[in-house]
Amino acid sequence: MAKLRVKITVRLFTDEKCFGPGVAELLHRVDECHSLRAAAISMEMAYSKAWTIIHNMEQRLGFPVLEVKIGGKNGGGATVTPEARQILEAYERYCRRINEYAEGVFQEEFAFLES
Amino acid sequence: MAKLRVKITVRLFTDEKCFGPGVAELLHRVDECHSLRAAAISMEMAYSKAWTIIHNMEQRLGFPVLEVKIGGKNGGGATVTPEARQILEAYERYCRRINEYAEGVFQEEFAFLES
DNA sequence: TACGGTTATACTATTTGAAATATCACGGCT
DNA sequence: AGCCGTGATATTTCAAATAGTATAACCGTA
Repeated sequence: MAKLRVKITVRLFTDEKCFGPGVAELLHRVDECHSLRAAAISMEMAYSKAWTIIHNMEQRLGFPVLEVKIGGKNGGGATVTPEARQILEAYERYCRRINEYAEGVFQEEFAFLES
Repeated sequence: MAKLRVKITVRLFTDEKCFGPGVAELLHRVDECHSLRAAAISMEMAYSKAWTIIHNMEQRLGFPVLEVKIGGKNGGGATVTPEARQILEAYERYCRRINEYAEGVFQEEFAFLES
């Protein structure tokens, strides 16, 4: 049969989902762009969607994820708060470790497919 | 902040997605009910949806997942083929191992949340 | 032969979610 | 004062996933 691959998705929940691959990617890019709008555009996402994602996340986490400046030099901008960055980094380390482990276990459990 | 939990989703792909939590659950119940219809009803899923899921899966995997009998005693029925059962069991073992590992690592990486 | 319970499949409706659009507020810069 | 680029929201449109309905084929059993 066709070769099988595996994909693992990690999501964090409080009551509702509040952190997943999309949010992580978005925050990562805000960190680079210093702007939510630029971050959204760079991943071909509508600004309104990016804003909603961040908004929901803040509601569910209960603390601000972005520190925001409206108007002024360059029109304003956004940066990731230290608390959010801490979670982001933990999430990324966590995913990396899970995926490394999962790779090896996959070889074991699905070895029979090779025969 | 609110207590964080983690959920990990495992999906298998050939070219497209062909195996995930939904399919696993469904096959599991077919195994118990010896009927696709009964399995679907038992998880409050429309038969047509269950059938579509199985159908797609068979297309993508390239071999039959259910052995089917139409008409006759009890009207017919369905059983999981040995090949499919092998994948199902491997998938379930795999998920169990990933989740056990993930639990421990989560404590490590997100320990700072307790402070 | 009619019935009952199953699989098979198409078609329609509904719900959900994403995407796009439209305003507005803000505050340096020119 | 007016422009520009940003963030903040609500509204509307569109697409896709999901759910539900309908109908036919099949074949033991009564």
